[in-house]
Amino acid sequence: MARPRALAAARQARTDIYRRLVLDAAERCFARSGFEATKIQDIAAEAGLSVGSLYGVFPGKRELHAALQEERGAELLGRAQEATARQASPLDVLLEGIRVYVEFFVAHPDYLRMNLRHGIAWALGPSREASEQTEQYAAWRQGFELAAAIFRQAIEAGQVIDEDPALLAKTMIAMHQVHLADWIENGMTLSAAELVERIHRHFHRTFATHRGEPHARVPTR
Amino acid sequence: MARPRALAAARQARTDIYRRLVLDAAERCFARSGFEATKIQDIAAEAGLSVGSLYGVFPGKRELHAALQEERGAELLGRAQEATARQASPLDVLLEGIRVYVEFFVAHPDYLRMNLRHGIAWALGPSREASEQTEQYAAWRQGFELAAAIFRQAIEAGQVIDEDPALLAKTMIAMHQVHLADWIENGMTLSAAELVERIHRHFHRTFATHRGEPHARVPTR
Amino acid sequence: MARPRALAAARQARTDIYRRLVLDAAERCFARSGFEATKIQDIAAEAGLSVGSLYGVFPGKRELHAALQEERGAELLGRAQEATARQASPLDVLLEGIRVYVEFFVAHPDYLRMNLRHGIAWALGPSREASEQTEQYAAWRQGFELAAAIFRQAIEAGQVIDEDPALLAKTMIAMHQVHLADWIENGMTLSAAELVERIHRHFHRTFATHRGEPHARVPTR
Amino acid sequence: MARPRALAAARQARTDIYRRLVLDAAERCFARSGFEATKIQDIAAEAGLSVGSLYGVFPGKRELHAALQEERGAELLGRAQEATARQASPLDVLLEGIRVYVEFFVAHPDYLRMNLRHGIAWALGPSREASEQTEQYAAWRQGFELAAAIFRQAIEAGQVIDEDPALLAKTMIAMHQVHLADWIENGMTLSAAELVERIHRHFHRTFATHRGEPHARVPTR
DNA sequence: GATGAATGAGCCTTCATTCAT
DNA sequence: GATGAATGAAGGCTCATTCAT
Repeated sequence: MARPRALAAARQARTDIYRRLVLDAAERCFARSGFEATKIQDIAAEAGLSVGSLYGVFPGKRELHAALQEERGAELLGRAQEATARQASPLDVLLEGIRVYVEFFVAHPDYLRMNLRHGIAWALGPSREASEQTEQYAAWRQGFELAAAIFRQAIEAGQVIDEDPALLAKTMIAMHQVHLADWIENGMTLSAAELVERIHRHFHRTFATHRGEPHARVPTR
Repeated sequence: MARPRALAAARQARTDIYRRLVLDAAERCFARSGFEATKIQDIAAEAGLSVGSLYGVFPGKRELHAALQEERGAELLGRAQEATARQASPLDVLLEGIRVYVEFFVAHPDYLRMNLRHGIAWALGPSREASEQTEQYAAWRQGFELAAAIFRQAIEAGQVIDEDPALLAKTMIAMHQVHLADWIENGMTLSAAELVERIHRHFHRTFATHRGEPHARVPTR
Repeated sequence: MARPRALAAARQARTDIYRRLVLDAAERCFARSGFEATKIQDIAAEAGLSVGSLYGVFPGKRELHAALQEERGAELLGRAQEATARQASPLDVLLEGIRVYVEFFVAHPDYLRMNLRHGIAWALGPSREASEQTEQYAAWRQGFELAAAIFRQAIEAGQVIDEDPALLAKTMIAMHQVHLADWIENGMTLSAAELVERIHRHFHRTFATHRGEPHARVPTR
Repeated sequence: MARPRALAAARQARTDIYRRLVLDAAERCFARSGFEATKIQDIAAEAGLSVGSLYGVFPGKRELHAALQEERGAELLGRAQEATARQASPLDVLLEGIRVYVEFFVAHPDYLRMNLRHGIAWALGPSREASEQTEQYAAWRQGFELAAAIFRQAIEAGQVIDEDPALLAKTMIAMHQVHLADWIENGMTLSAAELVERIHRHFHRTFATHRGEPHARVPTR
């Protein structure tokens, strides 16, 4: 009796906390051992919960992984879209996108690790017998499509070289992964700003058309 | 009794044939479904052998996978080293390396697919609790180190930009993967030559110092 | 402090109410899904109580089921014994027993359903490794023994055929179940009186000795 | 090489043997403890096989149970239909059906026990939330429908009382179960012939119209 | 006393590996 | 030496029961 509203809120709050605990634990475990080698028991232990409690917030291992991808992916995508809105030219959008992307992964190194374990399978269309595979990487695919769209605009604006936008987008994402993997391998000592600076330089070399100015101006923040 | 030499030779010949059958089958299976989802039974069936025979030539699933990586990796590495010897300058070595690399994967699309499923985990040093992981990518690591060494020479020769050779090598390999993945996704219609041409262009933009000549000459074959 | 007597009474009253809520809910759940498929959580929810409260009045699922059987069984048995006292002849007792039996189940269709799910396992003596099974059907066994005793008297009185009273009792109970199952299957539209009439007819054909009178008189109520 | 035909035959033979071992073991286990309480491990142990081997011939516990019901049920149904064809009148069909039925269960006491654990749930139409339940008792339902059809003919022939054939069929089957349960409870000492004789007597009392002759002649075998 | 979240033992099922034929 | 049937350890998931609040 009394305040069912407050009760439901409390319940929801606890569920949210658990979801977070589980997601964070799963992120660490998946980062460490990969999806298959990670046991539900491991995740529960890492989260400091019992198996039953874990199943109280996620219906299964697959769904837990999907939720993780979904959540982090949605966050990253959201930030990227925000960044998009703030910028004037497609090139600036791309450069600012890089900053957002790098800052996100520097803030979530386990999610980064977890994704470095997988190649660009997400870029390969729905494979014959594993459409669920693609489902799990929906966020990656969306991000890729967003990037491709912006590349298309940047090509039209004459700011980047005229090649298949999809190929350019994939190349850029792979480039990010390389720099971020290198960052991890070298002990995560570089600051996000330094990483961004480095990737921006790489970006200019690889994608930009060079019309006089040796480097594009840094976009407004 | 009789001729033990001949007997041993025959035995060896059979073992070699079996190894080949199994490796090829495993390549197809791993390409199709990934390591975890591939069952030993599947590989044996694909190879047209019994599981017992498979275990006669490989002691386990893990080792089979490692052997596959090892073999194809060694072949690729060998070809790359050959290419190295034929060329005068480090830049030419790199450009010719790309050709060799691309031609190799165009000839072995299943091995390519199989590796596109994995990220650049191979580049990350021996992780805390999965040194076996790194073991499996020994060939990749060797290839990467060879590339890094050549990049170092090319930097000294002033032919490519002066950045961390390791980072450059990783970037180049990732770049290859992107182009090859794109090639697969688009139905494997491009010829190896066209792919090489495209990657060469990308290479020049990303890595080369530009001293007057807009494009390096194509190295002699 | 103050009035421990009144306190204990209040406590007892609450316990009784809870027992009732739980028993009724369990009856519906067991009727709907059977013993194994019914979850304690389901019963608690159906009763509008927490699982903790449920465990406050019953020590376990098994015991809850047993208590249900015990209670309804005791009620039925009590009514049957009452009916016994009112009648002059064994045959009248049996006929009146049928009425009581049918009226009871028509009033408790969930308890009926729940029991139609189980066969006459209760009639089979204590099986080797499942004496607990028999325990759960103690009430059925008692009812069966009462019926058998009356059949014995009826045989001695020459009112029913001379066969093993135990077999006759089992037959009669099974007969009831068939008619009641049929009643449920056909939408529970028949009145209790109609069902009783139908079963009485069946009873006469199957058990009664026929000494001139085509039908026994309806026993006084 | 050599004789693939013979190989396949041998394989089939072994599968058949295993199916039999498993079905028999499952029958004993289900008879002893019921479906839910029986563990796959138990059945495998009872069959003298490993769990893996069991799963080699049956895809799951549910399916194993269904196959058991299906097989024994089909056998019983087949024999009943055979018996049908040999007899002249509907009444004779019913009487001979009883013999077949009893002889079958006397030959398969574990299957009998297993089914005595379940009530006449099979007779209750497709329950709201457990259509799979009904599926498992398809054989029972078919047998019941066959019996009901013959009762209809017997009614038209004036050989049995004019009541709902479905109710009569259910009653008869329940009657069988009672007599067989009694037979088991009393140590399975009676011969099949004695049981049949007893049930025939019961049948006449309960179902037959009595036109002069005190007992129907025993049908030709 | 009431609650219902937390627990974890236990079950079904899979599949890498072995070994009798 | 070849086979593939047999094995059983291990993992995902459920749910009866407990206990902190």
